[in-house]
Amino acid sequence: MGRKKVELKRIENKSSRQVTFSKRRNGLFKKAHELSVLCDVQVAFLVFSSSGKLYEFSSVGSTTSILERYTSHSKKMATSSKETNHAEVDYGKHANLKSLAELLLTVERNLEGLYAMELTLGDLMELEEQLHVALTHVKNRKIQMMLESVKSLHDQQEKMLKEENQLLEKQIVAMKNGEDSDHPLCHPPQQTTLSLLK
Amino acid sequence: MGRKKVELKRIENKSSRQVTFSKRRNGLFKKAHELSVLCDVQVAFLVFSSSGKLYEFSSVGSTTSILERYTSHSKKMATSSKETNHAEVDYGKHANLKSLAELLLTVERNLEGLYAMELTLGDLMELEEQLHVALTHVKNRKIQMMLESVKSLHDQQEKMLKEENQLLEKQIVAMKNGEDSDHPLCHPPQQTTLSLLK
DNA sequence: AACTATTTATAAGA
DNA sequence: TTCTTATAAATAGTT
Repeated sequence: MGRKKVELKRIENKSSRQVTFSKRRNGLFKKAHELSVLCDVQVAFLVFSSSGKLYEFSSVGSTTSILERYTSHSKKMATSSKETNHAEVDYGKHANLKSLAELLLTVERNLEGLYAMELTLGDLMELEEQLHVALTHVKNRKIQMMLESVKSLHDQQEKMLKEENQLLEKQIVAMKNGEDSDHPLCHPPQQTTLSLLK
Repeated sequence: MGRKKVELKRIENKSSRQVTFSKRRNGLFKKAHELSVLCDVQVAFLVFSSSGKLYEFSSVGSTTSILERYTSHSKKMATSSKETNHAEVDYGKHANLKSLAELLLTVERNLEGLYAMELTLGDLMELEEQLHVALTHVKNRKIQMMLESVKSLHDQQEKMLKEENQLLEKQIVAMKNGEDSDHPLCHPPQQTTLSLLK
């Protein structure tokens, strides 16, 4: 879409790569937004630049609601599939949750004391920066967890489909053996579930 | 980009919404792939359709390497923020700053431990909310302090101006007394500094 | 950061 | 759905 057709390979010139990145990233974010509005879907879009910077787009204000959606989706998948050993996942968590509670308490305590302290503008700005960093870390960690869940869901799905596939192939072999040379070309094509995955 | 310009709002007709979703989703995935190749970046793209189906695109085969990249990103952030406030600037300051330093330290410590902890998505969301609240409080406090300082500046200015005004009025009285009834209407109007305010 | 010549995406129609 | 095509939109190279 420009003066010339570009071939699909890494742009070697650093500055034009940077320019293209900026242009296309914005274009992509715009289109992602359009998709979410036109088609009434939820979209999350993450880009890690080569310089290590993270760019994020989400069709919903915070990533929170898309996560909620993900969670329910995941839950639905889990129940519809085989048995899920949701039994004692929570045991090792207690110690860590205590740390979390402590952190929250600390934040709350210091929040209460905030107005009692005599802080300068500079102090407040420093604190603001720290909290901003903390918030960024927490958000990133959240995104990471989301990606991990997606990955594990995907792996699980793939595994199931492979197993199903093997089963189907065995059935085909069995059928062929059973009918032997009986019009082999008239068997309908065996469309396995795996082959349905685009 | 078609026969007609479309306005950016939910497509009400279900089947054409479905068609548009399919077309645009593929277009977006294609573009996301191009971005990742041309600009040498890593991309993850999640779409939840209104029917609850999840469509995923990732520039890397498994989501693993984007996660590894994320981890290093996060680590870099953590170390750089630690280095930023390495100095013990707190020498000349008071007991209150000790509390501030403690709070900052707590935030940092917990930040470091964040990845070590096994937090659920729910925990992270709770923590995010708390930090968001804290950040809001700090920002509000900052704004309040700024307003207070503006106010105090204004008060101080007003006090000075009132004094100046009184001085000027005394001079006028003195002049009137000195010249007595000598063309009282020819005195130029006394524009005090206070009246210049707004 | 703008500008345009082109390419690309896609809306509507078949 | 898939293909076709007219048109809108994105963008590569340029200024």
